[in-house]
Amino acid sequence: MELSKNYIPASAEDKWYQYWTEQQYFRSVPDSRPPFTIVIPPPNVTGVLHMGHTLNETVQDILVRHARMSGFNACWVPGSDHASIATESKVVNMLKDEKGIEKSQLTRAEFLKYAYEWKDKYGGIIYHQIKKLGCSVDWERVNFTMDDHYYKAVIRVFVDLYEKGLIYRGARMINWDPKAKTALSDEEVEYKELTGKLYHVKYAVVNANGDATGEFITIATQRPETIMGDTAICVNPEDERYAHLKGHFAVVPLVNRKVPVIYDTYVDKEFGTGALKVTPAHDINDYNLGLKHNLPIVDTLNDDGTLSAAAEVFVGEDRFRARKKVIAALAEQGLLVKEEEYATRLGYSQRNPDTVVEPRISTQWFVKMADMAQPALDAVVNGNVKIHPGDRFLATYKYWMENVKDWCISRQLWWGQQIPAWYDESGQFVVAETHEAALQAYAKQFGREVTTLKQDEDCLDTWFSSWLWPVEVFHGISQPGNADINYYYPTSVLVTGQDIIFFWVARMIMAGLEYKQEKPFSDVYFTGMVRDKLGRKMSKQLGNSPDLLELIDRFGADAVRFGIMISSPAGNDLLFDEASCEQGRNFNNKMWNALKLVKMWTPAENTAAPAPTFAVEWFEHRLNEVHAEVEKLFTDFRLSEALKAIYSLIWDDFCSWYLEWIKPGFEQPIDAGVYEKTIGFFERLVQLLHPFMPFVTEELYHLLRDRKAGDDLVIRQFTAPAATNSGILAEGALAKEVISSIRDVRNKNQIKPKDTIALHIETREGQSFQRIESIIAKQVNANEIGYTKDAITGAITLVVQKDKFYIVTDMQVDPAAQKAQLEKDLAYQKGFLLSVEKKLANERFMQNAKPEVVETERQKKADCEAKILAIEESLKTL
RNA sequence: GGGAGUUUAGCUCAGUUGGUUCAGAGCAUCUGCCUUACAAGCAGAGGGUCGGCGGUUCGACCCCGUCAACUCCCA
Repeated sequence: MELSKNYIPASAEDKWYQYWTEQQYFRSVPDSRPPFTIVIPPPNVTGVLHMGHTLNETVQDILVRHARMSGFNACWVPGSDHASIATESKVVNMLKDEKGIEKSQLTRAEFLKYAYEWKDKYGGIIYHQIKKLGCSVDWERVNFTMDDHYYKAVIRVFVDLYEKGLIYRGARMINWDPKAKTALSDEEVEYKELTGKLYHVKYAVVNANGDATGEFITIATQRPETIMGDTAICVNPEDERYAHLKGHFAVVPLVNRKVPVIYDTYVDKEFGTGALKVTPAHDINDYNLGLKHNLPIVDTLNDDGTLSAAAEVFVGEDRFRARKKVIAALAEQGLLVKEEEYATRLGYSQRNPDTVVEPRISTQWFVKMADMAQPALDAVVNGNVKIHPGDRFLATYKYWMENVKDWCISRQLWWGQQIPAWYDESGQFVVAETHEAALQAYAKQFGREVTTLKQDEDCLDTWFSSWLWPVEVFHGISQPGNADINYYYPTSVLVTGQDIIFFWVARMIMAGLEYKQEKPFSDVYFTGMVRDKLGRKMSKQLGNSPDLLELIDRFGADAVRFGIMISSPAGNDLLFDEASCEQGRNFNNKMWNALKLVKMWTPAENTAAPAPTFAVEWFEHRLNEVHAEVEKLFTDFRLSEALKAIYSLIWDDFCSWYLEWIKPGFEQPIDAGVYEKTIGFFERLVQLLHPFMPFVTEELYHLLRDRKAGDDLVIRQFTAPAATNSGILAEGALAKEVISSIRDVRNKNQIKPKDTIALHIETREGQSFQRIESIIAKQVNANEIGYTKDAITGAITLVVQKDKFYIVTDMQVDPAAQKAQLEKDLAYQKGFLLSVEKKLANERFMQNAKPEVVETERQKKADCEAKILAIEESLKTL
């Protein structure tokens, strides 16, 4: 068969993915093997996979494929997330832009129909990308967080937690997204630093009778548009400037409301003017002050961020336009004292990044977190759930868990599970899974029967569904105790970004412990953030995130996987550079060409040349050594190091050294035994690499030999690597060192690659080069190799370890250059010897150092002395 | 303001029990090669007082303190 010049990924990749799925290799059903389970962090159906996903999915695929090849029943569950607020806002925009429809014109059912169409389209794109990347997911287990069973599970959990008293409804200060017109949880607010303005505004002071004292009190505020909601002025009780105002009142400008001057140590005397306007409806701290001092709440904003009737002025104006008008009005009335620049930070909605979040009092549903947080904290602290890398994130996790606040789970949206609370006309409600059940519960609770109750209009936070993911993808809540959940739960590893440690990871642990009384996963592997090569976060706005499918088209999926893994230690950010995909592509090509080389050989029983048995023996040990190393790295989740080790094993040890050592002469046959061994090595190499680069390895595996049906790399089981012999490995290392040193000397002396040399070895240990001498001769283009007991004049001399090598050539040699080189080497060795001797002469070192350390120092000394002697002898002969 | 992390070759990063045969890899650079697998390649080379300062130790890239720069999380 004619093999193409270079490896062509496109055809191989689609072919093998289709074959693997046809063969059901990714399908998992419970059996007698131990399970290895991963649930995919479900991507949002809002868009396409970005490089962060690519990294995550690749890591998961590596772990899953490795497990599948190591005796486990590997199960990787794919799926996607409905992403309530993000998707809803995209669908709303799409309807407006493409169809000219406002959400308000649609019924809930009509809107959901459009949303499901959106989900089908984008969910499809995501799944296509997952396939292209080679992910070995079980396609018969696709889950979506709005699937029927999943929906029911979420509702069931809501009802259950409500009945346990862990969910409650109440008016609280929450974060409001005025664009999406919904409440947000604290975690969905992102703070940005910016320069704002601090406005100093003076309020007239009046006494208890309402008579003006002629005095003014000046407050500093960033938000003058909220002054219409002021219900007090607060100062520090120890602030002498304001001590005399006890019992007095201030008049809120523009609305002329008389509000008390109150005293609280909360106020910082140093900040601004030391006087704080208190607006309980629009600031969390003011809200708390209001509770403490029994202040009324005047909510001056509508849900869309415009001023409400309660504001009295500028009603209906957007909050930011209103701010400008308020400032102008204050200035006109002479109440604006000054403006100053002020470094501040503002909360933005995570899903509407251009929208400033408004603190707002609102009636919402909350989950009580404290009780559930404790066991989830313990699970991580006591190591039941292990976080990788190390415990870098442990402190963050602990802090959040120990200071956890109640979770606002209701959203004023339609795209999500509708809250199963049912209200009568007066607003009394019951919580139940269905309308039917609600009617019964209502009768029981309120002692009267009704025929209809109205369901809560709101839906649940997306994370309130995804926290059930590891349980409900196996129907663990909708059908408790089924065979799948019993077999696959708890899952093995969760691979995700560190940015959702609170949103998701912590809450999954809570839900798992609550509903399965067991952790949802044993290990959590945090990947870092993918940045561009300038270190910027990849984002759509910057347009610096490459298109995954386009990357795969250009380099092949294996190369993309290689590129993203090669410099991606767990938890560290990675600067993605396409150059590393190029490196991956080149690696594919290297292996492809190694295959071509091997395939062009003709094995024969009796070849003219003796079989290169040392090369075979050495490589076998080297392969076992690296294989063991890789297995160790896998258990430590150090995947990028494992990939590096395999890369170097294949490129350097196998291609650059081994294949060159065994390569027969031009058009010569190769020893059949060596050939067989080599094919076997190649198979083990592609097997080792397969989890990282599945397509090219499967392709090579099938080109190496004709395979029986079912003999596929994807399911080939690893055998434990045999023990290694350090003597053979050292011998191989010596051969490499001698070869490199001689090549260097050849280079420096401008001996052309084609020019042959004669090589004479002077060694005290006659045996050490016997097994490798022919390899050395071949690799340095020596047509003659021999041993000598005396220096050879006119030759180029070099010293490797303790032995001397003489290179005889027709070339004119430059003794001065040689001398310089030897002297440089000698100086280094002498310096080294000195430091070793100093150490050995140090009594305290001899006393304190471990015996084996002392022994290696002695060995160093002996080796170094021998080398110095050899160099000195060489110098003499020059 | 609180907490965490990072700082090693021009660039991106390894370096897990402190022992100069570990200061390393890839890319980039330089030199020589179109050597019948591979120029997306081969063979070599150069390049770092391991952020600054101080300490512990017989010995520090590694442990401690401090300062600086950058990043992230939380308020």
